[in-house]
Amino acid sequence: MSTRREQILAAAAELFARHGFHGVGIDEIGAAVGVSGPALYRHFRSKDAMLGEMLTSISEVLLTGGLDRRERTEDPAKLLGELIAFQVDFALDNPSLITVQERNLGNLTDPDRRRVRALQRRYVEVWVQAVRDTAPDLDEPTARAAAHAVFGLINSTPHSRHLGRDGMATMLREMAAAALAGAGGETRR
Amino acid sequence: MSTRREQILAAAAELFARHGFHGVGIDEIGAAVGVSGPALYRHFRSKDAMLGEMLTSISEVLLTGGLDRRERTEDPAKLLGELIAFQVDFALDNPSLITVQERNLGNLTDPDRRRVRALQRRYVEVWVQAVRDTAPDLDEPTARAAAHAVFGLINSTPHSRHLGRDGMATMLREMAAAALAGAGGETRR
DNA sequence: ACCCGACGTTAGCGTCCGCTAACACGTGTT
DNA sequence: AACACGTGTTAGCGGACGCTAACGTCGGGT
Repeated sequence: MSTRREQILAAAAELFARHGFHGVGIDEIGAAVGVSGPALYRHFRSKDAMLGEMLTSISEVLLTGGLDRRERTEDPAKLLGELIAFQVDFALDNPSLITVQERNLGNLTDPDRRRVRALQRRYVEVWVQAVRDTAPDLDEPTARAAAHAVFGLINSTPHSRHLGRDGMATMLREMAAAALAGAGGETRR
Repeated sequence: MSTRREQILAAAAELFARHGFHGVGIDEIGAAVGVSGPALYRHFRSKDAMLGEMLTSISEVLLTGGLDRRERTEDPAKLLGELIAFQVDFALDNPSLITVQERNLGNLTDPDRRRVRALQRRYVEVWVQAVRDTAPDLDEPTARAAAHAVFGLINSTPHSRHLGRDGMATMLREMAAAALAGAGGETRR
């Protein structure tokens, strides 16, 4: 629909990523898209609603991306590789969204946070299943912890831009794959 | 020295980690240590100063920990393993400090941020050198990017507590080592 | 006995911030 | 011509926040 909403969300995401949710004022977000201040309330009900819509849509994109790939790929090893590539591409192409999702989940309203958490959990489950299909010796909690660790690895991207986009992508894919392969070890609590 | 300062810093760290720097008020920090509000100004010059001291001391602890280990260990592979174990232990034992350092660097005053950044860069250089000593085929930017990625992996700990503390530690060590070994590119799943 | 420094309290200041109110303007439909 | 509607503006309210001021209490050194 309106380009304006997306434009506002993109600007807000960048500002939230840089200064934190509470560190950004309505006026700054408006200024970033060329209008000033309260004009934003023609498009969003509140500042909270901006963050809510932002994080919800990210989580939905990730989840449907994961579900799509699981549906299309039946070879477990190939699926895991595609999940990795998907997450790497998303992180490299949407650094501020990734940053906001990692840092500002706690600033959501309770209902929004519940929604986002639910979506995230389903996305993680896609990963957990894929991991365990390629490494059946891992129990479920270990697989889940390993998945979270790999998210941390991939999502660290916004904070280190030293390589080019493609060099970064291949390196992250290889490191993620190796890390997951190495999670097997003799891990036991 | 005064237990009080450290007590305040610990409480503030937990609150900053949960709600973000601007999401926490002076009164809340005071309440968390049993005094209320402006009493904190007997111990710190400002709220900014609390964050500044917090992040500076973390960075110093990490840097000296890294330098110590480099001094004591001459075998490159062993050194890298010890750096990994050191970072893993620190992240597992100080989850809120790690979270604050990752999320709230941008909320520091300019001079504080410069100080912290300088310390962090020196710590990263310890890692880069250790990585390149065990994998000489990596150029420096790649080694640096790989180090940052491994920090992301290890520091993701606070957000996933599924395994016990020791199970988590061994798994993270193995994943980190595997990820670094896989950063070269010759390791395919 | 006295004072002083450490540490705490409450009251209140100035400012910022999210949001609403009231109004203006351009466009498309009737 | 009249109107509704989408989108923007400025003014301003109410509350929160960081911080200071002024004052109280208490324990240790002289």
